Amino acid sequence: MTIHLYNTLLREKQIFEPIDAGNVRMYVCGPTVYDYAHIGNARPVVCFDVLYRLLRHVYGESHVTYVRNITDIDDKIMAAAEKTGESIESITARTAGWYHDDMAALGALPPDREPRATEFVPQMVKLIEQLIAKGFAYEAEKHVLFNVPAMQDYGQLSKRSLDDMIAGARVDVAPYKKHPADFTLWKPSAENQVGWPSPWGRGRPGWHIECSAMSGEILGQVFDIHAGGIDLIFPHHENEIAQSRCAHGSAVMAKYWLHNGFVQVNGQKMSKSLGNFFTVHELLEEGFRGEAIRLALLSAHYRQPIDITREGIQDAKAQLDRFYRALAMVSDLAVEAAPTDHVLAAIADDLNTPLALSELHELVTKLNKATSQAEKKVAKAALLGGAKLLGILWQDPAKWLQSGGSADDAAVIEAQIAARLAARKAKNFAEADRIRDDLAARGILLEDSSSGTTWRRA
RNA sequence: GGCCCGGUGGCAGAGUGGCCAUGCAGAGGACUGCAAAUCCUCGUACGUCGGUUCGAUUCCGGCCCGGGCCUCCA
Repeated sequence: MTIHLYNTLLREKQIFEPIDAGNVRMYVCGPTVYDYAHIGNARPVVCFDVLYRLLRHVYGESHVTYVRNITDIDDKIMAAAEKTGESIESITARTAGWYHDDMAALGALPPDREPRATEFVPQMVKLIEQLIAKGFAYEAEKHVLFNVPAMQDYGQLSKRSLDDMIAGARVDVAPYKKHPADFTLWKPSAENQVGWPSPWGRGRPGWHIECSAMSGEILGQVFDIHAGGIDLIFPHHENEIAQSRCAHGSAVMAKYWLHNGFVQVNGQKMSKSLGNFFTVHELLEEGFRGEAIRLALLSAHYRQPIDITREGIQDAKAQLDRFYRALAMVSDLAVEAAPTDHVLAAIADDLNTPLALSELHELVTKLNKATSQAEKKVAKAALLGGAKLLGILWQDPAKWLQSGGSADDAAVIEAQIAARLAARKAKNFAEADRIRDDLAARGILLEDSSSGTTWRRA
């Protein structure tokens, strides 16, 4: 199976060729933990989870290393700590826990390694020392800055020239910078702020250096895939590349750079600064299922912008209902899940999840139409195989269809169904329909079939 | 100002130089005591103006509209 991925570095789709097929290495920029994750934060997690699943499928589960960091030191965290008086450790432990819970609810596999910035400060210091030694960084007023003009081909990822950046500069340039584009590697901390000792005094790392340090340490100086949101192309990823390549003297940092499009609300970017976001946590609290949120996120191609709405999640839930209804009909058939070539090819073609999903729908139709056990087994195996790559349909069908909603006890519902059955046998259809309507009013839908009556929640 | 994405049927959303996406919603039919579910059938979709072509939604160019990055941001 040939995997094609759109590489931001070249702005084109490329055949994916791992550096070492025995250990395919991917790094995804993780969250800064100071608050609940919003849907926009969840998108790269879900999209690149599909990539992780694909790579594991193609190269084998033990031949892929997925690293996703946690940024647990940052000015926003410090600001939150100062505001509430809660310690940084306490804030990051709590919010990282929320993050784990929410991403698990979305069916995202945990990464193989989840390094935290605070655990890698010595490596960051070492990297900065190397950059200074090689003339790519300089110290100024207790800061250490990356010397952008020293790098010949800076700007490859974002396709920006130094001139462009000066022309478009919207920021006040700090007086100690030699060049406006120079960025911070290390900055001083005040006495009351967290800090680490360094050759340049007590301080803390700049934003970009942690990813260079952690990816270099865990995945090596050059690895396969680096991914994140489209807004990270500049400056974050551009600067990571500058740091890592200049420190290591390597031609590339990662071979393939992948970027997911934005989650939007009414056609506008969802972001904390705009205040138009909703969190995964609050959607789960409202009763939306994590799997439905996941499917909503996967219903558009990962590089396209996507408008996430409650209606959209509801639509995704309806699709899952269709899948689970079909699976519930064949729950007694044991199969070995294996994706069809079509589904696999769709996902391998730069993660075309909407196309894969449409294939899954056709498999459901096939499954519903199947008359022989053999046909049903083939369709079920294919459906589950594709679903596994997408990270959906992992639940027990009956549980999916019957859980959630009101607190009606299953035994009570079964009793009602029995009463209705008796009424039907006695041809008392008025009573039978009354029971059915009564249940429907409570969100319980009945379905009669030759094999009996089943129920599900609306 | 520089760089970069989009505009597909009522909605969501793939894709393709000539024929089917798919799901939801809608119409009709089969099945059902009636429903639900399921299956079958259906709807002159590709922003706009030109160009290339036997033929363009798909390639090229202009225009209009929307969005993003250039500052923290997934």
